[in-house]
Amino acid sequence: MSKFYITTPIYYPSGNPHIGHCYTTAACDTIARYRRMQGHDVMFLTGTDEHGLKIEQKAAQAGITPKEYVDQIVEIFKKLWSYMNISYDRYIRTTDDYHIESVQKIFKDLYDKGYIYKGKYTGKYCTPCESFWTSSQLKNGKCPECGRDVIDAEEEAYFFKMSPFADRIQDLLLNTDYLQPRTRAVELVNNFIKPGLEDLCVSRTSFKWGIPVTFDTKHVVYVWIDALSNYITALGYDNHAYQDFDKFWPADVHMVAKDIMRFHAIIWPAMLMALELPLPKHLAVHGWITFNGEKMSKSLGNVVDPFVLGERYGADAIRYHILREMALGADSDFSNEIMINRLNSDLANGLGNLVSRTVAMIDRYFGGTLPEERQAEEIDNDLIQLAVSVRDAVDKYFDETQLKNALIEIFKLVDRANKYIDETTPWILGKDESKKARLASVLYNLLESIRIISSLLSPFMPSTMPKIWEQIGACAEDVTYQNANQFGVLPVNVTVHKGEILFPRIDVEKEIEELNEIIKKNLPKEEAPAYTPAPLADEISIEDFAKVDLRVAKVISAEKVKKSKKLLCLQLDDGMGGRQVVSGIAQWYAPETLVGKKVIIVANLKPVKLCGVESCGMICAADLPDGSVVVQFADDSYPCGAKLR
RNA sequence: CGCGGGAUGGAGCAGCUCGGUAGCUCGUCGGGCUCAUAACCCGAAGGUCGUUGGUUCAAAUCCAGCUCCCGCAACCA
Repeated sequence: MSKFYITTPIYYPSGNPHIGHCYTTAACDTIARYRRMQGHDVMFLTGTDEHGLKIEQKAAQAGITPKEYVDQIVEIFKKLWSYMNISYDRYIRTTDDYHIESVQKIFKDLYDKGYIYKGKYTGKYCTPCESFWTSSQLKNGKCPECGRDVIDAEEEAYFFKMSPFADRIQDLLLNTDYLQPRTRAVELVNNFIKPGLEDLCVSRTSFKWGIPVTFDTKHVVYVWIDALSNYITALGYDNHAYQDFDKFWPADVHMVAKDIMRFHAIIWPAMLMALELPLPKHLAVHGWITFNGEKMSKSLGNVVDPFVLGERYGADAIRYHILREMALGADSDFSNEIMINRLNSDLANGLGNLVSRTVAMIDRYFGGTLPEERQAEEIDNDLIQLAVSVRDAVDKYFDETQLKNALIEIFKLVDRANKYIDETTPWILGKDESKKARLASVLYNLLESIRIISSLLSPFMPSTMPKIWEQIGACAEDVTYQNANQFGVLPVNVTVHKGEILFPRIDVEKEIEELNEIIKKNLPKEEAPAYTPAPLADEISIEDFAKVDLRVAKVISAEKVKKSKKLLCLQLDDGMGGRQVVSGIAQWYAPETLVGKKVIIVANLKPVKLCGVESCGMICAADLPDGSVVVQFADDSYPCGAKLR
């Protein structure tokens, strides 16, 4: 029996899970179930990445310890997975003892091998928050947490040498089928490998909530080694909790969303190379579920709360919708309307109704049990041929991690079967006593089609398919993978059992209205916090202020800085010969609307180059709570060059 | 000239590798049927395949230029 190892990312429990988490996890679950059905020995791993500054801060806000904080959220994750019927074999928490032990050994091992060395980490530091930020994390040059000024600072840190692995990683990305889909390989190579791989900061001293470095305890292991290594520690690498490493490593599929692709495409292979371990076979990268084009986020998570949706339509329906709608690699917009329409047309009208009408006819014409006499006809062959060929098509798409296409293949048979009913008109056969044998053949063929459909769908909708088996009188041996490409498996005199409606039809308008009500109720909670101004900066003296020279200037011309989304280049009349200023307001102001207006500038700011364009000064503007910016225009009567105080 | 992806009937997509009647789902309209969850089946309308030019007997498909979107990188003095 061959093994199959599949993983979700370990999720960061700084907030509740949302539909995006469900997508990755449901996809992995479906693959895991399909592989088990095929007879593979499957290990399906998921878990949570529980360390780091953000958790530490969230816990502090809540007045509890970090561990207490993550315990609460992990409970919600597990509850959701149980609710969504996720059949994970193992759940790893990076706070588990065995993981901590392994990470410490791995860190030391890499240090001993010379791949980790002590150095200095330079960045922007916010003293009140005691946090380091990279310049790209800053908001308007200020601390993204508290909005205060940051200073250049450095801290002692350990670094992981990436450069020795650059060539091998490039080869992995460009010349193997590691990345699925392959489209972004070139982008990764051009952006990160060709400019030279930078060494990676793998420890921190600025927060405590992490795994201590054993040989230098003021450091904790920073996210990379702690989180990525979960894929091997969960199997028992460098620990005694499990003994599955030799059996299951390397992983067959790591599934991740595109925002963490980079770490799994570059850093993770580098770590494995340094540890001299085999590389995973595939990295399957999927897009985001977007809501009105925006990435799913904590607040939007409320809008499409998986618990709310599951309660209304059932976990299987949600699983079906997200797996049917998403293509590997591409984003897909989620809306309640799209979902309800799909559930109605595919599940209620298509599959559910097919089962319902088939079982109802066997009930009506034969009292629930088919007689043994049969009469085949030419027209049956088309249906049968399609039915026995679906499994191969589905296999192919599972190999490519294209679950959407696998579903499309299966539903071709649903449509074909519905059409077959019209072609054979069983309700007419039912009126003619001499046609009973023919009628039995037709209904049996339908049952067999439904058996194959439901067998292949069971990894997607694990709780509904058994209900179908109950209705069509199939037992466990009938609905195996092996039988999914065979016709004539059910007993000749099979007995059906009319049951509940599998997928009730949903009233679109009424439902949308009710969901909107729920959204309204949920949204204010997130929006409620009133605007809190950024904290006051440290006190300064009048002399300090006098150093800042504010002047009135008139915009002579303005144009977008090319290759920049945010920057406008302004030519100003400052009453002193003119100057050029670059300002990050392109998203909020069209260039031509600024011409002729007067603005206030910080006139004695040291010139810098932004995106290659020189900027002498800075336009005064206000930050709004929604993140947008409003320029402070000066009254037209002010002369250019006038000084403000 | 930083890198990459995309533009196809009202909506969402496939087709493009290996040129040759433009296809699918939903929606709209008409018809059929009545076993079924007002479901199912058939038919119709609707597209100069972003734009310009080139190669070719023939281009959605190959080549070049242009426009517009979206990511990544950079960037908010």
